[in-house]
Amino acid sequence: MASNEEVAALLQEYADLLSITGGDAFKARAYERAARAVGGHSADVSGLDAKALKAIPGVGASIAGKIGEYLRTGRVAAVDEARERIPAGVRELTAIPALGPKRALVLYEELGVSSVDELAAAIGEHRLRGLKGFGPKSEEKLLHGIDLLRAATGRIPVDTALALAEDVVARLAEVPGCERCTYAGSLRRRRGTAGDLDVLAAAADSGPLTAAFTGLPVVGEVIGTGGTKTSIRTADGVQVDLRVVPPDAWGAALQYFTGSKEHNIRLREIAVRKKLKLSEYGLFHARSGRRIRVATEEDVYARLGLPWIPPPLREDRGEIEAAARGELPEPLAESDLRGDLHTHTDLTDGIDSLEAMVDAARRRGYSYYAITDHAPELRMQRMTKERMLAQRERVAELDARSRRRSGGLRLLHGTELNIAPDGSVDWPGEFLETFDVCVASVHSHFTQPRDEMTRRFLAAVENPHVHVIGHPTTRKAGRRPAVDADWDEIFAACARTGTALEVNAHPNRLDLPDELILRARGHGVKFAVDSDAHSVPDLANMRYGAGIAQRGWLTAEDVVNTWPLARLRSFLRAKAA
DNA sequence: GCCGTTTTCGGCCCGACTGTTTTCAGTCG
Repeated sequence: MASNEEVAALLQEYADLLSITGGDAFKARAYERAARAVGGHSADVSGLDAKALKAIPGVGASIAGKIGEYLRTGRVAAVDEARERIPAGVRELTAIPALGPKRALVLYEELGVSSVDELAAAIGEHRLRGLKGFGPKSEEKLLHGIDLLRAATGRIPVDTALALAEDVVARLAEVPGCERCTYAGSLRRRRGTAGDLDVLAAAADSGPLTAAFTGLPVVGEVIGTGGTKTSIRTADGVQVDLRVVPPDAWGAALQYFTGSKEHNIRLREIAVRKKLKLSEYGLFHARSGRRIRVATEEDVYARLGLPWIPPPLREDRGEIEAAARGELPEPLAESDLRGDLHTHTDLTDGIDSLEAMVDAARRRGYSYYAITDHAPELRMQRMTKERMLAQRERVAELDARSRRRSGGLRLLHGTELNIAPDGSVDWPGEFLETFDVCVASVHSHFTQPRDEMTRRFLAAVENPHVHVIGHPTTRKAGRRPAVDADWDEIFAACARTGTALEVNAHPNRLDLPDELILRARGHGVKFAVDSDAHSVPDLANMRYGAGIAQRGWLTAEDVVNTWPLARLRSFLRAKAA
């Protein structure tokens, strides 16, 4: 897995370097496409021969050769040569908003600028004056861009993005003349983070909407405004783009602005082959320019010979081919989730009591709900066997009371075990087998070497009492990277032993990430989408977990906590048998 | 560099906005 990501990063770097040095732009694009395909490929490229490499879409003889060279030697001569021509700092310059590869090269060749800091200094010394392509406005914009880059905390988490988007949409929807309004972009595709937000509105006259948008209380600055597109930045630094389209362009526009860019490129290629032209303004006959009526997204896809594709799948990861074959998965819906298998109470590090959490679970309409407080190895939680057994008694009482109501919520008593560096867990098997469900997770020693980390996970997966591996990569947004392990080996073991992998729904975790879900799914693994709630409001995080699961092509059948309780219980019992 | 029910050569998605280049290139999405 690491090799797929490494190779993808290397191909992307080469694509960037090619676009800076100029020459054939299509060549750079070919490397970009190959980078994406390798990054999302379901098999580990380090195990593939040249023929199998060339079977990856966008990988031909030349790129397959470079991948082989990298896997054999750890280097690629062509990339090394490009790195010698273009220092890494020049590539970093293109991260500055409004500065692309062409002008980054001018700065490097004419002024010797090869880092963001050097650019800031050069602007301060007015050395850009008279440089071709750089006028007085450029200095100002670049300085502003450098400030943003330095202040940038990267992408914003999905919960923040969704709250902002829903607020903006609600306010714009009330503007007179606004016929439709929604958010599109990566947020509609349910990515775990958002770079900027895309809001789409339909109106005959964009004026009132544009005025309302630039006057929103959240606006920090107006970046640009025109007849169809207006961009603002909030006081918190989040860019929001509003597009206003005529009502009869809604279907094509919503499709276009939902993306992804890669998905849309593929759709336009299909349109071109059908002698059509697709843009955000509609679908047209290429020759006559005559408009084809496409009122909805469904109409757009149908006219291209495809069924409607759910937004979380629109990443050019094979969804267009699957749609053409009529083999699109029916994505998991949040409402398919009948219960939660990983939650905490104030007995350990949760905020709310058992009773409050159970009440909230009932209000969510769940059929079953597992309480899985931490086990003793997380020392700060002060857990003991006695405390756990006392909780179990209370859970049994609540369950008995609930059971007397028809269709009442059923409770499971579980625990979240700690996977020690050697792969062992907190309690002996005799005690573990008395739990309904055991989640096991890594909470420390994140930097073990890859082979040790892999053995650690495998030991936990092979444990007959471990049902779910919690937040498998342990990544935390902006704080901690994923641990390094041989995921394919772990996923194969999960499939073999009937161990579920968690899709942890907390917005800062979203773990497994969608790329690894896709990969695990290929091994035939089952999943549990869990909130890992430490408070009542946390239970609602399930929507983000469902979104990531959709992006991983999971169906309800793949996710054990969509199953009826009896089927779930037999899955849990089968592990130890 | 990749790719093929029009093609093994000649294409490769499309449009808006900005600033500066007096007619368009660069950047972005």
